[in-house]
Amino acid sequence: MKLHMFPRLAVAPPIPGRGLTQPRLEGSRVSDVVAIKDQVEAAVQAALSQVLPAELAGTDPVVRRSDRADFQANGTLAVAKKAARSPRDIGADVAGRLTGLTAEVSGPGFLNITVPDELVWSAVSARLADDRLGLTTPRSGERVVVDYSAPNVAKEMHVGHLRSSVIGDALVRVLSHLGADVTRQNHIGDWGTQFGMLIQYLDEHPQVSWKGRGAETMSALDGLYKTARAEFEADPAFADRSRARVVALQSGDDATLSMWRDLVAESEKAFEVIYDRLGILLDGGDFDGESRYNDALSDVVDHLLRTGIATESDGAVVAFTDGVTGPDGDPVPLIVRKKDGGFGYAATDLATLRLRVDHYKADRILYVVDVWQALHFRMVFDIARRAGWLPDTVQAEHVPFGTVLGTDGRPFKTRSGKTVRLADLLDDAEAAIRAVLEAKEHDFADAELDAVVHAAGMAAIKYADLSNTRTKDYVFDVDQMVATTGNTGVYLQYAHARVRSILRKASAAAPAQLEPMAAGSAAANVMPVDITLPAHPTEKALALILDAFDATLRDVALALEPHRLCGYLYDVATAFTRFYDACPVMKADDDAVRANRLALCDLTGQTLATGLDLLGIRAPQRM
RNA sequence: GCGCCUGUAGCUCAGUGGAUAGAGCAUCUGCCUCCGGAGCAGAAGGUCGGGGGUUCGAAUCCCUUCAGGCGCACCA
Repeated sequence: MKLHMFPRLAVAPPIPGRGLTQPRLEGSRVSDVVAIKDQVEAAVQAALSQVLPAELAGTDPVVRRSDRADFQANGTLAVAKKAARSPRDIGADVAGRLTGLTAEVSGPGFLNITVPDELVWSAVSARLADDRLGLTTPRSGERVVVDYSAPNVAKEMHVGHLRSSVIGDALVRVLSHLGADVTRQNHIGDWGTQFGMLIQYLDEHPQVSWKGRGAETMSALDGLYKTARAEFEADPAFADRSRARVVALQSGDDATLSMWRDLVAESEKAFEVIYDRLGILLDGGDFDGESRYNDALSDVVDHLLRTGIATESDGAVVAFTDGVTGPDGDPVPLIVRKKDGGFGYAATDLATLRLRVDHYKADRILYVVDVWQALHFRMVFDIARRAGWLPDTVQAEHVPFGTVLGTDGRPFKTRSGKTVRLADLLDDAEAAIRAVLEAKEHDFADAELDAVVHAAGMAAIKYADLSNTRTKDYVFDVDQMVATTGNTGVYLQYAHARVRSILRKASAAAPAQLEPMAAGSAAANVMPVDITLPAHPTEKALALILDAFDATLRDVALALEPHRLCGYLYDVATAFTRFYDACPVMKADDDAVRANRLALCDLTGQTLATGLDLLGIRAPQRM
């Protein structure tokens, strides 16, 4: 069996900054593996530059995947007019100068390009030999702060926290994997006048129990909060005592602070239980509550007043952004300090922005928050820029997402119109997937089944959330999300498990050579790939899709859209089933053919597992 | 009123300048001596909300219009 070094197309290196979605940042590590598409792009660009007059050198070759060939280059059409030549003529000229690729002019001047099988197998081999599957780190050197999840102390997490948590986490994972230095921040609501009410109520009703009740703690607190609120509204005397309690809290009264700390600590414990269950990276170290910024708020207001960015209006301190007006045509204010002297959340957001720039040295700050708050962030960013807290070198982005709807098309509520608890949602998904799995044949022991149910239930929920365009609303439909067919998390987990099953079988059949692979180790370069073998169309199709993993992740990081990764993984899975249907693997009658196919299986499995992991979804070995 | 988001097959959705607009579900037809059929191949199904414009080329960019959702002073 022949083993080769990985051949590459012999072309000039790509011109920096051309043909890349995003300019490479300083210090970025360039992987040894160059994607086939990038090689093709570089080759066509080089040929195009030879053919065109000097001033048109560097023309984008516009290389895309094609139905009619492996790739097509459309750049000839775009440049034809400038070059005063026919696109077909240019195409023919370019095709003649391409070496190592088959190219022919088609239609009005498209260049249909076919890559040699040898190049395809080399790419599979090279990615398999790399512990990062050939993924680059285009985000290295970039410091990113991601603000997401943000539940409220003394309240249960509910459906409204799902999307921020799940999307934010996926973005954190992808950006980190691409080399960014990511700081997670969970800006929990742990401060404000509502705690005066709750603490006062607890103080007056020492007999009520809420602490240390595990999962019940939060629901008890949530109930007490509502009771306290009702009393606040019904009883003026209690309202007065509550207001006094706010003052006590803000002035650091020991007894009050101690109760507040209990509330925060118990709440954080409960949040972490949910994060663990959902597989969210956030933990105790990521809490960055509003209380942390309390001392900075008067500073923020003073500075804005001093610089004239903010003014007093109707007793409140407000700032305006050009062009933002309300229904009456009047400018809409951003309220940094309320009439009663309390601070609005605008003040807190400005303070956090300042810290994230000054202390965390962020290059990019992301707010994964529902789309309703778009106007708020627009104004906060505008005012922070004018105040000098947010320099032009730092990018602050609101990453908005749509609403989770019920099957009635309205924001998701329980039948009685109440907010849906996040924990209940997770229970529902697990129950639904359990029913599905139990209906199938399986040989799982109870504990294993529970583990699979958990993994698949969370996958169902998270994938359903991530696979839709972020900014759109989507309907929360449990039956659809646990479907085993179509573009669902469960289907991808299954596809992965199936690949692992094949590889297990292979390692049993050929113990010595393939041993390391069985453990799922990345040391899969023990698997020999014979690059001289012809590639079946479905093998090639699969390999070319696997080759696009890196480009897909770059897109996700750029657009901050995890659904692109979902779509990509689904493409991988469907390309795999086509391949597997057409090409016998274990039953291949030739050892070399089998080895190549196993390599494809291995790369598919690792790509799916890595991709799912970047979405925050587990990939069980068996389903 | 202003702003933002959305409008693509019966349903749920991909597709941010390239050739006949793609999946899944549902419907219909083939392929089962099948390495996990949770599959594969095929058929049918679309005025890409409407109308202008830019371009060699538009679901995609610009303008306009219609429909739906959301936001617009002391909640976050």
